[in-house]
Amino acid sequence: MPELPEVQTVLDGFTEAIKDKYILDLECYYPGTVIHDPEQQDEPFPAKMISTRRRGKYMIVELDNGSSFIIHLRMTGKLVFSTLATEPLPHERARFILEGDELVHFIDIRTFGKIIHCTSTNVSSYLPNLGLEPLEQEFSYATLAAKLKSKKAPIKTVLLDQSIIAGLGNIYVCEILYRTGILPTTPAESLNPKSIKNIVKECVTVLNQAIQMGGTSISDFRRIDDKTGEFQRFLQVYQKAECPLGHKTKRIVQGGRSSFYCPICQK
DNA sequence: CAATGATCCTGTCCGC
DNA sequence: TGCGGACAGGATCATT
Repeated sequence: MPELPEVQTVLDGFTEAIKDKYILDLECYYPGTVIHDPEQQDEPFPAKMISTRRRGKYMIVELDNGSSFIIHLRMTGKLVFSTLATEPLPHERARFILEGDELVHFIDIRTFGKIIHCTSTNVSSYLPNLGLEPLEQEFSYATLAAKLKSKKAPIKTVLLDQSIIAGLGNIYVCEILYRTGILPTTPAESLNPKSIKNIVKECVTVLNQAIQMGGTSISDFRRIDDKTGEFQRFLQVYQKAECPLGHKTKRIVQGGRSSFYCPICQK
């Protein structure tokens, strides 16, 4: 499931694929996958990308005609580059058609992913309330502590809340909590300053490492060139029977999602 | 206002 | 062999 490092990996690949090329069309094969802003003009193509950026798990692609794409992969969305296919691929929900018979396919088994095409001035109105960007300057002990203050919910649930920190998902939250030795059930407001500082530090370390590895290929995540990421080799508790020290891990359900942790290493 | 639950989907895996 | 059910899970909306 794509989280911040996977989204960044996909966005880097997508940026490279469309750079300096005309986008000729965006076709949709599944109702609801592509959403058109009512204020968006009817004939936006051809157009070229002038910038791409990421906000949490959202990718934002700005075009030179005043419009933008907002892409969210949700759980099973993928962007796949090709130069050959013409018929829709299995689970292909949309495709970008580029000059020179090049294509970028939006493949999404569970159909939760979205591509919003809107005027660039309307981008922010399509984004939800998103919290701290963990790889930006704003992410620090002070800003995170302020967000955790008076949050009674378990730290696991709070770190998954995109309005607190934008970009973390189940895998990285489990890994960060293991590496900081914090039990996922700990009420967020009860964490001491040292623990919060550790979360900031490990969060940045783990996310940067994962980006460097091209993301985590659990289940079916792939880069745009269909290569796997490699961070799964560095996972310490997520879907593991034992932690690196050989202790048996536990699995509990919090907010409907599995938390993996080590009852000995995490307190 | 916060916390919880249902919902959207389909491929995979497990038990019988 | 095949069927039913649980599970995976990000974000949104409804309910408590």
